[in-house]
Amino acid sequence: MNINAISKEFNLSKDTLRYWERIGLLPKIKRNSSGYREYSETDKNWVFYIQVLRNAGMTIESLIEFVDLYRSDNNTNETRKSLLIEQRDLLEQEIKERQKTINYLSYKINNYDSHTLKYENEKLAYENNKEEK
Amino acid sequence: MNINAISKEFNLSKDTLRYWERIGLLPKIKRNSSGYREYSETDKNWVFYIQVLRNAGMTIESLIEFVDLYRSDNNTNETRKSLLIEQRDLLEQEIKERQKTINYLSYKINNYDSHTLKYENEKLAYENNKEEK
DNA sequence: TCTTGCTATGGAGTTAACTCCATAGTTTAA
DNA sequence: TTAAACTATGGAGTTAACTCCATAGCAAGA
Repeated sequence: MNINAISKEFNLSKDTLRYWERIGLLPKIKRNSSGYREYSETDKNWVFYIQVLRNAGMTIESLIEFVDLYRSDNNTNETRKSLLIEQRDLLEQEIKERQKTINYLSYKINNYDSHTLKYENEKLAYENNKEEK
Repeated sequence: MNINAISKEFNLSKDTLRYWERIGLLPKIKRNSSGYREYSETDKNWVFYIQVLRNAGMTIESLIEFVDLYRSDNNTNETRKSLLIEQRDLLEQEIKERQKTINYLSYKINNYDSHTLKYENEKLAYENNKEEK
């Protein structure tokens, strides 16, 4: 598949694809006789993986760290698997933070009429994350 | 409370506090006789609220939109409450996206040994979000 | 064959969200 | 009362993650 096809398949600009390759997020893509990129199935999988994780808010920096480790040779399948698990744990941590914020907003909503806004209460509501009414 | 106290309380740089005020994220803070900022309890609540939502990944742009509406005069308590609910819904949508990514990673982890990486499978795993083994 | 359209590269430009700087007034501890 | 520390303002600088541009080689249809 050429860059145009990939760009359309993933709804990513060609510039972004070239940029990701340039900074080492994507592996060096093979070129055909006239120097044009030819994306393999594996390349496609990487594009997909990176897009999903980017959309989930992972920074390019941590993704580069991940792919470098993942692609490194002195590295067993067990290690690769544990890298995926680490990646997932990171996201789970993030979700917990957001859930905390949602609970805090729920507290504010539920108590909207019944209490005066005091900073100490707000702070406690956020930190304890009780859904007291 | 002066800017130094707020800065320490929320672990935010003074520059950030001044910046938030300048762009209208925080209301205009009252000044004392020599022009120094004096943060009221209400101001403090705004700092807290904005920090929590920023940490949850909300952009400054949408926060400004929110605070402008929220502070607007022609605006009932009911409207304010529904703005909070909207805010919460936005975050919940975000969490769902991330949960999808976590499920996708789980799929990859669970099937790490047992399947060859095919793009169509990956894509389906992400979109359907089944945890098939 | 000619023109229009796609691709490549290196480098410059952009946007969000700060962060830093220069200059100047204010407060405080010695 | 003077030096060190803090505050204010306007504006410049920074970082991440693209996005755009100029130039030049290839390609495909009329």
